[in-house]
Order: sequence, then C-alpha cells, then structure tokens
Amino acid sequence: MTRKEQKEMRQQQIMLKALELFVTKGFSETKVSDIAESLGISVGLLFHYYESKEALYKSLVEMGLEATKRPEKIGFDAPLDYFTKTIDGLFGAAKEQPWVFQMFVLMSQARRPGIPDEIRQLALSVDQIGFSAEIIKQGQEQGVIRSGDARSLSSAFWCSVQGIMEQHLITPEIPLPETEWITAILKYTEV
Amino acid sequence: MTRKEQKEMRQQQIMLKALELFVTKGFSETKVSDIAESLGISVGLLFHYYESKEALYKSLVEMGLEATKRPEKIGFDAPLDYFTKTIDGLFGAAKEQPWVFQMFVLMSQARRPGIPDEIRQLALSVDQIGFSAEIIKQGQEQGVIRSGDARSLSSAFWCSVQGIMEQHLITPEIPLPETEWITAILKYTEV
DNA sequence: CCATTCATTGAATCTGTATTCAATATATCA
DNA sequence: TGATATATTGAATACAGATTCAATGAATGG
Repeated sequence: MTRKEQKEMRQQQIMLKALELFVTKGFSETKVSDIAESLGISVGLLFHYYESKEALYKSLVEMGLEATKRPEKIGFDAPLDYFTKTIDGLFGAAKEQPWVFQMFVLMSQARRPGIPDEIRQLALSVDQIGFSAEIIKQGQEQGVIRSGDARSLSSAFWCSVQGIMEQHLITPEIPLPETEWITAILKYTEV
Repeated sequence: MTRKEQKEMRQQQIMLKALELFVTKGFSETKVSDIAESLGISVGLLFHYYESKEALYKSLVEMGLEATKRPEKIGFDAPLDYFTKTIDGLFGAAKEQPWVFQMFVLMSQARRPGIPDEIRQLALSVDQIGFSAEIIKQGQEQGVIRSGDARSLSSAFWCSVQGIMEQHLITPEIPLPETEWITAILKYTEV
C-alpha cells in the first residue's frame, strides 16, 4: 500500500467513524477521544489528519455537499414517484450503506443553530425544501398531490423524514416505516 | 412580593428561558452564561437557584413528566380523533403557550444518547409510542387506520411530529403544516 | 431600628476536552 | 544502506465553560 493510499484510507476511516458518532450522539457530545478510541488510534493521530474537530466536521459537510451536487438526478415519471424513489433509496441504504443514510441526517443537523456559522452556511446552501416544492407544484397541477402551500408541504415532508431517520439511528431495532406511510403526507385523496 | 413569590418567579423565569434555549440550540450548545445573559442576571445567581446546569435540565424534564402524567386525558370518539386533537393542541400552543410546545420537544430530546443517564431514564419512562400504538390498534379494527405494525406506525407518526416541531422552533416563519397532512400517515385509504 | 436572612454580583477556581509537541517507529527512495 | 519523509504515540498545554465563593445590597421580622 502506497503512502497516499494509506493516508486516504485513514482519513476515510476517521470520517466514517466521526459521521457515525456525530449523528448518533451529536457533535458536542462526541469527544475527539471517542472517535480515536473506537478506531483504536491515538488522539494525536487524528489531529495529524485533521486540524481540529470542527475541521473534521466541516470536511464531512463538504463531502455531503458534493454528494448532493453530483447530478445523478433521480429519474421519475410522476411527481410522487420522485418522493417515493428518494425515500426508498434512503431507507434502503440504512443497512448496506449506512453512511448514505447518516450523511443525509448529518446535512440536516448541520443546518441547525449551535453549529459553527461557516459550516452552517455551507449546509444551508442546499435548498432541498425549495427543490422539492417545485416538484410538489407539478404534482398539484396534475392533481396527484394534495393542495396547500408547496413550501409548507415540502417542509413538512422532509422534516418528517428527518425525524424518522434520526430516530432510526438511535433505535435501529424499530423498523423503518413503509414509504407509502410517509408519502401519504403529500398524496392527494378524495374528500 | 414575598420572598417566596420572588423565588418562585425567578425559578420560573430561569426555567422558561432555559427551556427555550435548550430546545433551540441544544443542551450542550447552551452555555449557562447564555441563559443568565439573556435574562439579564449574573451566572452566580443562576447557581444560587440551581445546583448545576444538569440539575436545571433535570427539573425541566421532571416538570414535563408531571405534565404528562396529569390525567387530563383527551376525550376522543374515534381513534383518529385522538391524534387530530393532540396535534391540534400542540400546534395550536406554538404561539400562545410556547413552553407547551417546547416542553414536548424537550421531552423527546431528553431521550437521546448523550443525555446524562439518570435524566434520560426519566424521559424514557414516558411510553408515548406504546400508548398510541394501542389506539392505533383500535383504529385498525375499525378500519379507519391503515394496516401495518401498530408500533411502527406509532413511531413513524410521532417521529414525524417531532421532526416538524423541532424545525418549527428553528424557523418559526415557516408555518406549521395542517394537521390532516400528518394524520394522513395513519389514515386508512381505499386501495 | 437592629439583626438576620436571602438575593445578587463578579471575580476566582476547577474541570473536561481540544489541541500541541517532542520523541519514536516505520516506510520510501536515491 | 543511509537519508528523508511520514505515521504514530503519549504526555504536556491551552482553553472554554461550569462551578464556587467571599463580599455587598436589600428585605423581613422582632
């Protein structure tokens, strides 16, 4: 293994573990020594790779940002399909690709007060609510999504998903809900 | 004003502000000095009334616990009614009685990892999920609530509500969703 | 009106963690 | 192989924030 490879491996190892701990225990509650210990490395080594705990967090958010921008846009025919597919993707990742799942949660958490401002701004630059609101509008025109302010609907939907995902990180033994249960928030139904 | 009254007033003042800050910024991110400053009192005074930051948090959780146990049970005819009324009550409190709203969020947050164990256990003693699951079962028998594991449904519902409420504390300018949007998670619909 | 008690402050102290650093081991490469 | 660079450690240090405390002011009660 070349030095470069080794370095990248360590960094990835650190980032994955930090991601896991940050989203389950919270940023402040996670000690740098927690991360180091659970990897079996010294605290000093962690600081060899990352300038600070905050820098580590920031690089996670940056990684999340890239993943978001990567334009592997989900193909969808009907507007509701977009939501169904996205949620299926996220929930499906829970087991096999926990980092995908965790990263989604991290990005939402990074938007909250208490997060260092520079990082918060980064996270806030992704406008998931606004993006989804557009799709919701289409769905409303087609009569497949319930009426109501599109942004509010979008916000309600994603906050629900967020709440469910955060809980799942804490109690993975409770199975994730069926996707239809959640998309029901948006779905139009006869009066 | 008697001394006793004054004391109770100060304690209440401190608890309300702490509640507000804890739920918006998080427990760890809230400095004791933040609370004191935003009340215009000295840090020392806060410690005159509360042994520690943790004790202050604990007394909030205990207050929430009492409120939960107070058997002002919501009267409801149909199972779905229970959820509708509860959410209407919570969402309705957002403006006039923010502490009711905040307290609900606090109690959920207190159940999470990272919270001192003694306090966490207190918060975990309220089994909202289990209680609601019973009502959900009734609704399923009556055919008004969708089929599926009652606990999972209950969990999904309350996690959604939690997610929405937490977001509302951060961005109160985004209006809370209509109650029906959320109860749609539970509601039975024709296939 | 004194004596006592409680409210309040601001400046020390204490503590838990993040961060730094000098020393050591291990790999790379000429 | 020797020289240089990188990985790794563990023990010091720095610091932010919680907590303590002695001193002061204001109210209460006899």
